[in-house]
Amino acid sequence: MNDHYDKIKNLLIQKNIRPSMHRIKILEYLLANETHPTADRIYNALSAELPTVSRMTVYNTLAIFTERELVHEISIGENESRYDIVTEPHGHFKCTSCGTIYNFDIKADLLASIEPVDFKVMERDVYFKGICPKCL
Amino acid sequence: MNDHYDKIKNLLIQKNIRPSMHRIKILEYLLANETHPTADRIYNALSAELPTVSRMTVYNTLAIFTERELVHEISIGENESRYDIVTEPHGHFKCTSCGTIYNFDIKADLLASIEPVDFKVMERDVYFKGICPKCL
DNA sequence: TTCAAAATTTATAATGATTATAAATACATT
DNA sequence: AATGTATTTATAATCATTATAAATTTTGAA
Repeated sequence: MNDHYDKIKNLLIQKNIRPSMHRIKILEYLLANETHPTADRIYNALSAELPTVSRMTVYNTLAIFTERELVHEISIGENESRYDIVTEPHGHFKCTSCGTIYNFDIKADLLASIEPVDFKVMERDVYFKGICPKCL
Repeated sequence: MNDHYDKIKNLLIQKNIRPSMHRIKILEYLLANETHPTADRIYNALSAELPTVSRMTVYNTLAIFTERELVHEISIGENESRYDIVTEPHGHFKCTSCGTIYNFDIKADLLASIEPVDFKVMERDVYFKGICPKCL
């Protein structure tokens, strides 16, 4: 039975995160909505189903997820952080017209090739801004 | 005479910014301190010489400078913006140990090569994080 | 099962960078 | 000098995030 939640639970356990109800629901939301949501957006979406959830829990949970590298925090010059399920390395493009944040591919070895020598690089963010095809 | 300030004035005039005293002093500070200062750091440094300067003026001025592309705003995942005199394209590396933000070279054509097709890219930020040679 | 310690969650208030607003001052042009 | 415009200032407001401590839930041993 419940394959769906078992998979999500296992993702948490693999990262050494205890699978509480709220953590499962937040991870489920992130897996289903690859729209780079903000903490507030997640909070609002979950409030419908989990009336007792608090904003703090969302913030706490996202902090743990980020620390354990389940998600990646995006700070593309806005005043609020956005969150992305970590998969392949990729860049982010923000359309300054409609606000949408797009993913775009970047080859991992290309990213490695620009690393400054003698520095230990642990995190790589590429943020481009401009106008998306829809708005052009 | 006063070559120094004439040069700074001209930089402002070239970008269509009227060269008020405070704007000249802020640009002078940015030219002399390529340390990616925050608005607050600039405000504090200038307060010594210009006792009447207000924080708002620093914020206003940095906003104009950014808009006219005299400086570049850096948002490398901190809660405050930093400012960089715009010169050649380059990446930024933040040492998570000592907090220093380093510049590192990126070839302009390499940056162009990773642009997603059909998007009009107007701004390119590359932010790496990790440990710098000093802290290693 | 029961109980105590640990982990998680909640409610509330605080923080702090940035922005909004409107008044005051400086500047430019006739 | 007078007038309109641009700049600067002081003050208060905003708002995402964090701090704190109490409440609740979970866990694991007895």
